[in-house]
Amino acid sequence: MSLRHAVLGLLSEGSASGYDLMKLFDLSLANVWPATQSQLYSELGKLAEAGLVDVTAEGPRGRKEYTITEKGLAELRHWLTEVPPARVLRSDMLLRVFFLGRVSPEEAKAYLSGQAELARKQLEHIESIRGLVENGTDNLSVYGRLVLEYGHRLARSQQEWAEWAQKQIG
Amino acid sequence: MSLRHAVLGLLSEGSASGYDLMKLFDLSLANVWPATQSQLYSELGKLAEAGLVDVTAEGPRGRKEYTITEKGLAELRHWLTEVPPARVLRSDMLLRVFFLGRVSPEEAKAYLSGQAELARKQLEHIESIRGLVENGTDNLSVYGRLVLEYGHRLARSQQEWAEWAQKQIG
DNA sequence: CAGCTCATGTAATGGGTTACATGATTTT
DNA sequence: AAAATCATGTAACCCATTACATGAGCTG
Repeated sequence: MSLRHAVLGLLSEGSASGYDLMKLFDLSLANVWPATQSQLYSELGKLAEAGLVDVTAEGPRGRKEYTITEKGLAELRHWLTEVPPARVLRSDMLLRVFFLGRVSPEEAKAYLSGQAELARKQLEHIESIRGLVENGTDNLSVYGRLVLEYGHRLARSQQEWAEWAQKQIG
Repeated sequence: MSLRHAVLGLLSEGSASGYDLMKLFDLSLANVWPATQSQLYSELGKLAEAGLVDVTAEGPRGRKEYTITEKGLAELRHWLTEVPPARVLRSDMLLRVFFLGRVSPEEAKAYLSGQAELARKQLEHIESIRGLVENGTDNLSVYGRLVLEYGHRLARSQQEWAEWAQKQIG
């Protein structure tokens, strides 16, 4: 049920339409909590019905601008401070590692070296966008940088692990 | 669609019933690809219908023993070597970080220190089970140790990050 | 024979993905 | 006038979670 909170979170920084939110999702939360357009619109409907957001303006082309309500803000803060984050790490990549014994050592190593390479690329990518976000004093940028740093460390760990793991085989 | 491959992977180590598989899931794949009992039984039905597994024995209490077929093994190997792992990291924990600006710096720090503490406990837990799995020469143990090492590095990174992030606030 | 473990299944619900459908407004 | 962008919505399908339902066979 976290899409709800992702939407409330973005709206807590300012009013926006479904369309605006979609763009925001794509450029800020995409790597942490991806959402599709149809999901977003239906969630906004539910949030409005529950009184956590209001439609505060209607523009051209049926545009609806949503604004978070007091109740919505309270729910957001409650979620942030009192609901324990339930992490379920489901990793396709790690699942395969369990079964690498079913293929040849060469294939297993190739898999791991592919993962190392992917992590290296991810690392580069993060470094390249770091520059773009390093100015920016709004909340989303400030805390977004903490998330980016997490991603950076994760990618580095992953690369090192994949290189180490290759050596364990054979 | 990876539950299917998790099941094939386990069956590639030896035949088992749904009940057996459930126990195997809980003690080996639980942290990488959790599955519920009802999911498992329905997946086994689908796998049998698709000819990727066969029912090779029936025991007391309606027990059905499933065995992977050649077709199933081929599918498993195909998945291992040719299907690029699509990682979608959806993290409740990181999502909150984006919105920590909505609560007081004290609350934000408390959140991060809670995460550091959780990571520390996770690290301890991994170290404690490391001893138990360190012998064991079957495929699942050998490659399971690579996964465990990943978990260890991840937990350590997470702890260090959460401690670092706390210092960035304020 | 009571209680535990083994063993399989169904039903309801919710979240996520993909595809489809439609049309207004702005830009070139 | 065509093309791009803005903008919202619906429908079908799959996967996952929770709860329910049932009963056979072993163990003390």
